[in-house]
Amino acid sequence: MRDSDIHAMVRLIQKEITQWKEPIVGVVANQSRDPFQVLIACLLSLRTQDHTTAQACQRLFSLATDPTSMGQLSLPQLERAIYPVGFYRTKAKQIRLICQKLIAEYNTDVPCDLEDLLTLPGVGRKTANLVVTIGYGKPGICVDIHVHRISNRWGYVKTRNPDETEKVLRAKLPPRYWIRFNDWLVPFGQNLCRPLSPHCSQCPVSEYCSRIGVTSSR
DNA sequence: AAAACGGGGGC
DNA sequence: GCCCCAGTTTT
Repeated sequence: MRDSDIHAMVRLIQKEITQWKEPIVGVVANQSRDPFQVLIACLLSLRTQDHTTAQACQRLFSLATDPTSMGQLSLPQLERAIYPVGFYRTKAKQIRLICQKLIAEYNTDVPCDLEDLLTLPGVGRKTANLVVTIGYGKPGICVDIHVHRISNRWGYVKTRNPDETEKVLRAKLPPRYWIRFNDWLVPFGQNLCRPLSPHCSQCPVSEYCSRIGVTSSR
């Protein structure tokens, strides 16, 4: 697959996207690009439905929107605020630890460096890249399960490891597509190029796709 | 009722 | 590599 193919594909996908619901990180980004709120929203969104994450964000941010005040909330308070999301106990603990670390080591600021972000508890490569791109508007590649699945399905990358997918995309994908790639592929993956039974007959880029791992299609 | 599903951490 | 973390949607 050549660069010109990717160019054509994202153009085709972009046309479809306007009719689809925006992913939660996009919604949060429109409401606030504050890196701390982006970070917390991304943490809450892990393995959790969009509308559930939105609910939890609303409840939590009504109590506190910065590391200092959020760090003063008790664990039960945090758990109650974010309760609807999956893994709420783990996430509540991680939020406390993150607030403490930001206060102690980063003067209450969220770092914009990828390696620094990765030292925060509960922050992996996907979350860290979201903070860099949405919170700071810097180039980054966020590989979630959709980006991973679709990149492999196309044959653009070939690996079972999402971290490896990120490396390959960094090497192959033209930098002007880095940030938007995730924005395009997430709604595309949620609505059309689904994990099971993708709607290949309606797909605008099916001619480019090698359908690796596709077992059925409608 | 069972499986799939939005990552990350600890070992 | 393997297992745990929790709630919702799909099959």
